[in-house]
Amino acid sequence: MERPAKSGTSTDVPTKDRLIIAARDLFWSRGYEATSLAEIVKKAEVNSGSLYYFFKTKEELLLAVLDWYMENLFPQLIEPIIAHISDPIERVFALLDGYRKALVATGCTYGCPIGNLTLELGDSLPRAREKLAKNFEDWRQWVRKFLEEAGPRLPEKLDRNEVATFVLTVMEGGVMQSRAQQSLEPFDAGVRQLRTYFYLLTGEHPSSVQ
Amino acid sequence: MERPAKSGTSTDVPTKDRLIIAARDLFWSRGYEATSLAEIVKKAEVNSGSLYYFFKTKEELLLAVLDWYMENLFPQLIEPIIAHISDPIERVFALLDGYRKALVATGCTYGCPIGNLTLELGDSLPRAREKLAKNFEDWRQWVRKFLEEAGPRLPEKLDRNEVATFVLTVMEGGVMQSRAQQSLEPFDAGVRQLRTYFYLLTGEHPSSVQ
Amino acid sequence: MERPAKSGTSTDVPTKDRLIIAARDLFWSRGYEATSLAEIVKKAEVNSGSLYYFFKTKEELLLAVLDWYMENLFPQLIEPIIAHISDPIERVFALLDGYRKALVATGCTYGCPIGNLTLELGDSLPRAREKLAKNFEDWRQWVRKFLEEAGPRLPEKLDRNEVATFVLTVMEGGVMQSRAQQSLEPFDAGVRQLRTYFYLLTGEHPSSVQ
Amino acid sequence: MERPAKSGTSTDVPTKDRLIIAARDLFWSRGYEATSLAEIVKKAEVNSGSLYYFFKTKEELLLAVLDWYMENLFPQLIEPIIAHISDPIERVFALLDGYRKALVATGCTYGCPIGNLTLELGDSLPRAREKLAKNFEDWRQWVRKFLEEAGPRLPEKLDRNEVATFVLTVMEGGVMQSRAQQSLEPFDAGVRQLRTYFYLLTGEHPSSVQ
DNA sequence: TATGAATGAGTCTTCATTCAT
DNA sequence: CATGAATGAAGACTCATTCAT
Repeated sequence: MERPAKSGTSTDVPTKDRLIIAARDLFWSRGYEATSLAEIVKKAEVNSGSLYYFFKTKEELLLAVLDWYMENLFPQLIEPIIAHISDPIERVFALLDGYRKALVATGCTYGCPIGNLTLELGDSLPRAREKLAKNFEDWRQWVRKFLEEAGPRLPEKLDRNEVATFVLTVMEGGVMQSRAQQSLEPFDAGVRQLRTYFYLLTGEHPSSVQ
Repeated sequence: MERPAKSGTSTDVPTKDRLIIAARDLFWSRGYEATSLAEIVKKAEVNSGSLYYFFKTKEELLLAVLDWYMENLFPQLIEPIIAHISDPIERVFALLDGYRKALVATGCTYGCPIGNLTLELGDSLPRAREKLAKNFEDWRQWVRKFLEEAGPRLPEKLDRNEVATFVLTVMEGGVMQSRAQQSLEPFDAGVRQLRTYFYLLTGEHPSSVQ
Repeated sequence: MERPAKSGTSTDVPTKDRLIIAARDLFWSRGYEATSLAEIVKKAEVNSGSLYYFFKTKEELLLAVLDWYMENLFPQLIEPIIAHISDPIERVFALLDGYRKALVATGCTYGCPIGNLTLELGDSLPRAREKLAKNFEDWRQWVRKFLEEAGPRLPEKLDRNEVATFVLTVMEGGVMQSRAQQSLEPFDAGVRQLRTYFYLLTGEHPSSVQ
Repeated sequence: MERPAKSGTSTDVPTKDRLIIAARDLFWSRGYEATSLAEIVKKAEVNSGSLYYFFKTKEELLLAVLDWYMENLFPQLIEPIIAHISDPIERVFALLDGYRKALVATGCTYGCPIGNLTLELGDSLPRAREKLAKNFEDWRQWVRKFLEEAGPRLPEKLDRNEVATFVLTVMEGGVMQSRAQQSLEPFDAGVRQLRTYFYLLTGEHPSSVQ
């Protein structure tokens, strides 16, 4: 006699993963405080008490979500870009374009999960703040790597790490204003200005400004 | 017989204003969801039932706080800058420096109240989102005004409004990363890169890069 | 138009008092940990959230109950004894007999609320432990007062305060064993032995032993 | 290939015994209701599911603990006293002194496990109450035996069994007050009064009172 | 306007217990 | 015997909001 599949979940994702995915999505769309554990377990189709078998507190679940983001940055975002785009500076802008696509997909409502949590939580959950900083750090390292690959196209004295930080700054500040205005315009404006900055730095397309 | 002063509040701030101030500070430091009305009335030294005489809901109190920010942008931030700084481009950087000071004062923990609320709330409270957009709009108009005062120092074809948006982008993206890292470095890095961008646009200090 | 009575409580006991009474009875019959706040509010016919308007925590409610016991020791137990019994040593035994009556009334199941809580809680709630100690102290003072009123009938060198402690000891130790055995025998045995002790001390009824 | 020792427990106590010991200690220090099975399995270093192989419910574990106390009364408490003390009345006081030592060792916080559980549980778990009564009964039998060994030193008409009950009464009532006051004084006071009582009964040391 | 009591759904979390392997 | 995942009711407590005075 065959044993029937335990739950309706088609691909049988482990309970712990279902919780992380559900929490990730709800923290992203609603924020940390506004998301109740009841919503999470419901979305994950997990029994209420089971959550605590895997995560001692809501905070620990958040930490697991932040780990998920770190583990998935490379395979889900970086690798495809490296695979499809060869120009290192264009790789940077591809990263920005990825965020633009997420903005489009959610009607300019959701934005960047890392940025959202950073501003919502501040230092109220210090362990989460540390992981958020690590997320930014990982992103920055990839941007920096791309910039270094641009080699002499950028001024020698230019601090690649600082520019990498600047790229993230533009990405996050742009997403924020686009969410406030419910319009892609501010994000696109930021990217255009950043492009102009790179043109001026590389001297590769001066005609756009002067 | 003379009637004694009702409360111990030295300068006798009206109840409604006390509530707005208390809510403003708590929403800033803790966020909207994480702040309870109980905390607000306690901090404002107002009776719990009284809050609802002035504000029908927690959301309405938030709207009042957002109005407060709009009403105080000019007298508290813009006017002093206009009074003390004459160079229009330096006025833009003075705005950025104001945020830097707030960052320093709170040990890189609080950041920009408008940005925080924008990312925390998304579109969950549409009326609040509109007021947040208006706050950004007011800021942008002032930056744009300063940039227009710079006249021909900036390239004629440069879209002043777009650059104003970019300035806010840099401000908000920088504050975010500085809060994540608990360090002024990311914010300062963004400001330095923005300065470099302006140097390249105005041609006033090319030596720093090339 | 007459306003209808708010609740079904006939004598309109204030909410706070209803909570204290309900908690007192449940803590007595079930113990502190085994009593849920849900049971208390149900018994008190109070809305669940209202409890916290009056008491910040379950512990604070317990403290209020312990205050209730202290406030009611004299009017409910001591005063009637003083009014009806004149012999000071018999007043002491009247106190013991009061506990016997409570034992009878509850079928030897409930015992002394102060003793129960003392042994259940130990020092896990230090503020409660202090109030429990004060309850014992108040009892001891009354027993001591009665013993002092016995004047020279008791040996001069006998420490009245110590004997008062001993009386409480017999009362509590007796109640405990009667509850364990579900029988009045152990309690009565203790009282009889205490009586014998007093006979020996006063020399007033030597025939019972020797 | 040799099979390595399964667990790190040095003396390799069987799982069931580890559970009983852990439960005994936690029920003693925290009480029955306040102790969770999670704490017990953690302290016993036993897997959560395994507990139910040995004990169907929390109550059954409690019953096992109460059996443990009964089985260990003679070897751990009575036998050493018989071995070291020959005067039967002093054996009674040695029993009291054993409790005093436990009081000292725990800073007057833990007391008598049997007494604690008796007052905490009342008749809510009737099978436990019966075993608690049996525990008292075993104790009483030993005290009674010692008193009978005292033979004619005590008045012939004196009910030895009743005095044995009285001794336990003094022990338990004293421990209770010492825990409430966090002081050995009440316990010592009770013992001194009991000694005086015995002096009066035996006539062996009348000088202390009269 | 102000007050403080009331409301009940909701919060995160822990509970004793069960199950399949 | 052992394991660790699962269960769902219940725990103490907080929430935004309402009400009568």
